[in-house]
Amino acid sequence: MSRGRPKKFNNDQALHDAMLVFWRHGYRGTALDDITAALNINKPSLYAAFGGKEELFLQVIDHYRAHILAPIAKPLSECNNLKDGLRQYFRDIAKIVMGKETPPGCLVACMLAEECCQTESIKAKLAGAIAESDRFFCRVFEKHKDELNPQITPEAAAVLLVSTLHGLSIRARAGASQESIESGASAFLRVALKQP
Amino acid sequence: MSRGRPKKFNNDQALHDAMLVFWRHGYRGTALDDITAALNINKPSLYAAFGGKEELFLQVIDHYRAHILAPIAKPLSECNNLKDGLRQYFRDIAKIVMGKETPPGCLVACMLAEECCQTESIKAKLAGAIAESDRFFCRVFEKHKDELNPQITPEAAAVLLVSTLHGLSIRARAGASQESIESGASAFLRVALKQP
DNA sequence: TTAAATTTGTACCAATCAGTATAAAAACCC
DNA sequence: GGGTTTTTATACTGATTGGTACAAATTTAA
Repeated sequence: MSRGRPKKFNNDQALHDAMLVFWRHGYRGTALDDITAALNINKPSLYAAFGGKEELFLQVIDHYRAHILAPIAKPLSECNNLKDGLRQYFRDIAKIVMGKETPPGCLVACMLAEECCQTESIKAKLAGAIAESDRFFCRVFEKHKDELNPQITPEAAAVLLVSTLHGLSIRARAGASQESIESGASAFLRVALKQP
Repeated sequence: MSRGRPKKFNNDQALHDAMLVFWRHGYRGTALDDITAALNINKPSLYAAFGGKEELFLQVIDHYRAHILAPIAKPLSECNNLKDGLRQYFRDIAKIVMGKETPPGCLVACMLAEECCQTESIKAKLAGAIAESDRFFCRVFEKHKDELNPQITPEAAAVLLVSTLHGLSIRARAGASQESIESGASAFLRVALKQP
């Protein structure tokens, strides 16, 4: 163990809890005092561990992608059947986005809408996250091109899918019903995939 | 002319300019001083004309729907051919959402993502705006059901369309290229409409 | 036991926020 | 012109914001 007074909190857990606060209240809507209260730590500890509000938020985005998005994307990237893979993926996304266990909506989509015209570093990080989502789904659709509606390319299908999910996530934030979200997701499946 | 010192500004023009400020900087990101500076008026005048920040914003949303969204929706509701009608509608939406003449993104979608978990009145107003968009497109798809991909109902098509547009609008806010936006929109057209 | 290192807790700062009190200014009516 | 009405302009308030100074607390190394 290192010298000095021991840390009271775990950095990863703190990042997770800070994520939940930003997720629910937005970037501007979150005061640093809200975060220190949720983590039960003091502001100097927060600054020592993560830097200021902006730096903390950038790390929260990384945490979100690594711990929320990546785990449900993995099965899709490994599936043998696009239709079933996407169906499961949509179920998982819906569970997150509906906000029963987590705050509603997609953190990337919501914070992008809110803050990207204000802080360049945040805009860059979130735009990068979208670009990587595009590339991910593009690879998935390339791999299962035989199941894709031949009217669209994998690139266009990826943009359409990511945009649909972001739009549905905003809808969920407005308090939309589970059925409404699922009807949008299943509509995508029915039109974007080749019908047997 | 009424008694008293004459007003320096026009209420509708002021609402329009206030809309542009909120649109670009978000609800929390906009200070009332930003608005009074843009309108070249003083705070007491703003309060007398529109009430506080929240009431002003609610009126801005109405203004946006009446003066930005409604004019481009009208041709679609009157068109005889869904494909051409939607194509033109997407062109008009893209022009707005790309933010060349106005701030980027869709005001309803962006403010919903930002603020709906904070202020109940704003959430209600924006959720109502989405519900009415759903109903509008549902009517359009009902009317042109013969042109719709038979895999989906008009209701589901409406949810999918509105969600896609909201998602694309967020993407535009991240600085996406015109091609990227158009590829998403045209992908929707190719899969959601019955192919000849 | 003492010194060095590191974190915590309290208290504070300057800036900014939404909102308001008050009086001057500018019009109309008589 | 005097009185009334309405809007404008200045200046202010109390609350909240992100960020920091500083000392007490708690550990390891010697």
